[in-house]
Amino acid sequence: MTARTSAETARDIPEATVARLPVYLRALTSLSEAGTATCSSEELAAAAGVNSAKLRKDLSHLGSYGTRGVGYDVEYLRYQIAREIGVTQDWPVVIVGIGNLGHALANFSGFRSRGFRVVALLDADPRLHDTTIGDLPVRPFDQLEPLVHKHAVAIGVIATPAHAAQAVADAMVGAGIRSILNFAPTVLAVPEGVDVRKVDLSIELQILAYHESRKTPGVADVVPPAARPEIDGVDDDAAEEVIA
Amino acid sequence: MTARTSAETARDIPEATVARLPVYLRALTSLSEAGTATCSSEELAAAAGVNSAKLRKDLSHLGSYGTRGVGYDVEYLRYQIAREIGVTQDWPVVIVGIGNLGHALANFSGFRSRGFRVVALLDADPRLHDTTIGDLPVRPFDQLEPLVHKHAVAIGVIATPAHAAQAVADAMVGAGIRSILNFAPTVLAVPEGVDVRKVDLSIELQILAYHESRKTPGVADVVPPAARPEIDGVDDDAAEEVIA
DNA sequence: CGCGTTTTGTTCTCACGTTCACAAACTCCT
DNA sequence: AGGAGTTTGTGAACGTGAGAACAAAACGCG
Repeated sequence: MTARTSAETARDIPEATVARLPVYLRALTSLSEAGTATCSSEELAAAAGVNSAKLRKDLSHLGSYGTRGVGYDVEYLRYQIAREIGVTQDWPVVIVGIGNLGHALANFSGFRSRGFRVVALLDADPRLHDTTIGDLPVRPFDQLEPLVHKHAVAIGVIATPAHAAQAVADAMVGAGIRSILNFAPTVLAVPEGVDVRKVDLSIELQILAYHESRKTPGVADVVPPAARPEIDGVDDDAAEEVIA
Repeated sequence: MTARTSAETARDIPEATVARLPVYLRALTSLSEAGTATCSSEELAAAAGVNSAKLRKDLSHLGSYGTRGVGYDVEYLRYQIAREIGVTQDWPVVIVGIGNLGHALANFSGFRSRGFRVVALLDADPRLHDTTIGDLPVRPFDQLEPLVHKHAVAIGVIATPAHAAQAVADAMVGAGIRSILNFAPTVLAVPEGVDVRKVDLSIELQILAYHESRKTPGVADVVPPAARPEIDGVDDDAAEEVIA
């Protein structure tokens, strides 16, 4: 896992920086499409919604791709960031759980343009196995492993209800997938070496609610007479139901 | 915005803690439904996927709700966290942009059980104005302000294509909304005092791709001959298209 | 009643991330 | 060629968060 071919870049990019690189990439693409050939850290930072010092420090972790007194070449920097992230070629992706959300994800056209390609859709519900989304058929869940091997899939997306998510994750890991994007509202247990990222609507809304309730003391500070029985439901429907 | 009625809790809960409270809330609900009356920090931490020291420190920011030698009363702690977050009563929410994703969000049943209630769906496309999702009709976008006032909405969800998101955000702010959950892949500019949280599929996938490409040097290290023209597309379809 | 056991709440230390501020490096103009 | 003006890259200061470790508090039992 060592001995890189060329241009040994500094090997430790901070996690916080990694999380911002995709934002810079998108901002650069936007600038590029607007016909901008060169930009300063100030401009790019504004487009990305961060401050310029942070931007410069982030970029400095990948190397010195700017020119003092001038700024950054948009195309060049864009390619360098794409290469660093690893999206200079498409990553094959499978989506498991074709309910409302899975359906929306399958139709999401931003995949292709941002370095990903959906190669398979899977669902346990036999009623879905006839259907097609875009030009992809929905396959039975037990075909996960052959499909993963066939397309050399490394990234899996879980869009099932919460109660099914752990089993899906286990199967993905078993099939060789080592990066999982989880939309189901549950904590996944995975072995060492497998990355899981979580996207959780309820959590985001609750964080907003927290701040909102400090902003407007009059609205939500009215504490109900007693603890309501149903605050949070560990509901199965979780991410969604099975079909639209 | 001072002078709280009772039990003045420490006023500065760290942001990192706030982001975990919803996870604890869900774990507690799960324990509660499993019939557990009491739990230790160790158990709860395991259920929430964090370590117990962090959990205890987080909870200590809200007050002393545990009993040494015993642990936490599940129901009591659940209510205290819900109250701290501000989800002891439902927050009215509007969703703008009823494409694939907006449709999925509108059908998301976890809203209700987690402290939120969708009170209106809006879209600029007249073809949608006849349709109904669940029992909610899709309204024209220009009815945002009256609907926000009518239902005292404080939280807005943007599920439009990227090119429309800023205009929607401006309208939301104009209508009095001060918390926005943005699914469109674009950076929103909002005035001071307005909170924006971003959910971005492409970014999450790209972060996974970054780590994946360091795990399997053989897969994505094959650098293409030259910078590909289409790495990232600042595409309009962005979050999705207009209808399923 | 006192002692051992359990588990919380908190303190201390270290690592990480952000921001400031400035030297180094480049361009442009005279 | 040289100096003024820009803009990057980075060192240093600061703030926030994570984890270890332990004292304080509750319980149970003899």
